[in-house]
Amino acid sequence: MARPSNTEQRRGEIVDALARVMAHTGYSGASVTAIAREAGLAPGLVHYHFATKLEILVALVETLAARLSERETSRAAKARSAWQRLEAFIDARVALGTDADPVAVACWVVIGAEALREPEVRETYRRAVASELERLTELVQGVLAAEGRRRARAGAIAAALLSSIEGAYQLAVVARVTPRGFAAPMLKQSALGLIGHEPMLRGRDRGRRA
Amino acid sequence: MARPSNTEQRRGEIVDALARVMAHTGYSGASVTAIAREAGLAPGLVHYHFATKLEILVALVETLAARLSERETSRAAKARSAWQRLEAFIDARVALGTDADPVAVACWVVIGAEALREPEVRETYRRAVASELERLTELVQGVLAAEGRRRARAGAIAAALLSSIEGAYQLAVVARVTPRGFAAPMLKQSALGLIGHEPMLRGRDRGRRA
Amino acid sequence: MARPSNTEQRRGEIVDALARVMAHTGYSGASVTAIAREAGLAPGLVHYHFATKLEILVALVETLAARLSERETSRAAKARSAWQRLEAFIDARVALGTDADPVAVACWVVIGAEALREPEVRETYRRAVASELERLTELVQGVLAAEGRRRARAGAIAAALLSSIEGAYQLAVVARVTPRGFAAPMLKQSALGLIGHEPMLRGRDRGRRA
Amino acid sequence: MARPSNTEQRRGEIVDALARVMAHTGYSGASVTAIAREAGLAPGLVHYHFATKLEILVALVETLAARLSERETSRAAKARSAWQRLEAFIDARVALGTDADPVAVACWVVIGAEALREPEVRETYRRAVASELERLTELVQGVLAAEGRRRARAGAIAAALLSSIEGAYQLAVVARVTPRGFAAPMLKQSALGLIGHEPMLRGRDRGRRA
DNA sequence: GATGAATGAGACTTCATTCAT
DNA sequence: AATGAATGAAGTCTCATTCAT
Repeated sequence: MARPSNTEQRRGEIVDALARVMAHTGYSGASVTAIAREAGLAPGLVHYHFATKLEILVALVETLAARLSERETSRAAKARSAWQRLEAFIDARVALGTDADPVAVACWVVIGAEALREPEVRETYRRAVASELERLTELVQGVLAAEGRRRARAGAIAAALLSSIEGAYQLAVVARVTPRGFAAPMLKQSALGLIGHEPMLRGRDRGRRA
Repeated sequence: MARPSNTEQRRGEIVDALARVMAHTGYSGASVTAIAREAGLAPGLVHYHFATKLEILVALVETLAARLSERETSRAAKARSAWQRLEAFIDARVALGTDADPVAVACWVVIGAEALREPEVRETYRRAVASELERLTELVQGVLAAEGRRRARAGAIAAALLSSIEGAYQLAVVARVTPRGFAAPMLKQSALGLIGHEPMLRGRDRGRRA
Repeated sequence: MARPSNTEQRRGEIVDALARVMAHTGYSGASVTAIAREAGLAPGLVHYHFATKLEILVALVETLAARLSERETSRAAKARSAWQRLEAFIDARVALGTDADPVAVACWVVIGAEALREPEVRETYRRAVASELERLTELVQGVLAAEGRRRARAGAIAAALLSSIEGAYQLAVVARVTPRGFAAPMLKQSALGLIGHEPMLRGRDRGRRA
Repeated sequence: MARPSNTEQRRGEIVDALARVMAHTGYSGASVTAIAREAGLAPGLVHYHFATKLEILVALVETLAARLSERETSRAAKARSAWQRLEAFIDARVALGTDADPVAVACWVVIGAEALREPEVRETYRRAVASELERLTELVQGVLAAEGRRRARAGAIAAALLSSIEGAYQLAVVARVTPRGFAAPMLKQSALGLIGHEPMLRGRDRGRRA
């Protein structure tokens, strides 16, 4: 007798619309009217599903973070060594980024700026980054362990790696000073440097290093 | 009888006021009225010195870039080796940043986001980043040359380094997931890794390494 | 097979919900959604039972007026003199009001303001007040007759009494400048003064006067 | 060199415009656009002089209260007896009201309703009413003293009188159940009754009663 | 009868920019 | 140069009402 709820779907549509609009107008430039138009909805409906515009942004941060995590998990499943798992992480981050999804990268940059002033965004963003950092630290520890090295610096190495990833977004997408495709190989090289070993020979049958 | 022009001084005051306001309200949140209040001026006067609000932002980008450059130049003058010159660059960038001037770092993050949508900002930002990248490439080449290594990868290494610096801003200042003071040492370590050599023993660092 | 109509009950629930919401948000602040929530119904259902929100308000005016009338009737039944009947009226009005039912008093104040702008509300409100004034005039006439006084001024006295009752709501409930329980005794005193006679000695009051 | 400030004048114009609009649309019906139109100003200018619409209402409460006070003071100056001073108060209140300034009366009714929900309005309103009550209590004490009566009940009498005045607004202006000109004489009669003496003979040469 | 999504007008408010002084 | 009032467009958000289910 009652109308079935489609709130979850609508919320998703609205969040995606915000992402697309925001990617080339920024957050404050993404008016609710523009978001609604992009989503093909009436303006008032946006506020039926979200109390405020800010709430949409927070939902977007969560969505992007969840997508990153998913992507990494699925890639990691195929990895057969500690190093490959670390590579999977980088690829997931960079493929969602520079090479594959410019909208998400642009959003990530905008979110970083918005986090500066909106405590709610900052907290959500901070949680997402902290969780990634934790995961990355584990992966780095894995590699260090496999190399028989001390694991003490894993946290710092992970932080430096994550910094590089975030920064690569800026350079590649915003400033556009680096060639496409630069990010992933360079980041892997950077990881190697940080971990402090010579690059290994890799191939489908060389999951482990001597 | 004519009043002596104070335009240059006023412009500087206004640009600095924008920086301070923008650091915790973002660019769109920095109303002309708020900028004027911060600068201790009447709102109307701002538009006497700048045609539009955007023009102030562009001037800020130029100012920040110039300050970075100055700082690096003065530090580089004291450096006595290629590696020290590279370190001077990193220190200049990070000291203006994470550790020393949170306003400038916040502005840099906000500017990155604003560059996405404002061609004029993007172009100024791009020029500043490109110029830094160029300078950094020279420094990396210098180190590689001093080491007797091939200089071919200098550009990519410089890009990775600059990425790390930009990204460190995000992690340290926005997400706040890293301890204060983390940036500079980690970035130097990162540089070492990318360049792929063991550190030379130098002044104050001497004895701190095994 | 037809569902039994519950319209009358639902209408009552909705009217009561409006009263409760309106008592602390005013009429325009009482959104249909809020009314529905208070009544435990879906928003759409409100408009199944009432064509417009204004119609609910009109129904509320009628409900409150009817309740006053009922209350007075039942109290008057126990009165054994003209003066007691007049007291019954005052008690009914004030008990519904200041001392016993703050929601109803608040609504009455809000309704007074709303009557200024909504002809339909004004007319209903006017009818309710006129009917009370008529009844009160009869009661005053009764007292005057019992006292053997001229009945000519009964209308004016009734108007002054009703004014005092209405005004007491404002002072006691809105401005909160009078102590609780002030209204009834003072109003009776006021009635005495207007009617211009010394009080009869009656039941519980006996001995409380010099 | 600077533009002279006209803020005080503008604020006054805006407050008066709110009063006129509010008198027949209520507070929530008095849109900022309508207020601006009534005042002959651009909509944005209203918010240059008042931060919020509520602030205009608060200013109106203060203005009306001040006007009442002024009017009473000037009338009281001509009074030559305690009773004439009390009459001056009633006349000031009622002349500002029923007979002379329907806009102010309507506003007063609307303000009473708005005070229920807006703490800031309530507090301003409460202060105004408390101050009037205090003044009225003094006047009643004066009459009682002149009559050689006990002054203990002065506060309660004043409250009843003020109630009558407030209530008379409702009946006369909103419900329109009483004839024009009813208020003042009836209220004086009411005062007499409350104070408990027979009406005095008054005239220009009879400022004192026997 | 009942649900809850959908609509669209209109509310308050902000703000870059202009301009009289 | 400087002031600060003035403008008007645009933004976010609310809400009575409608309607498909």
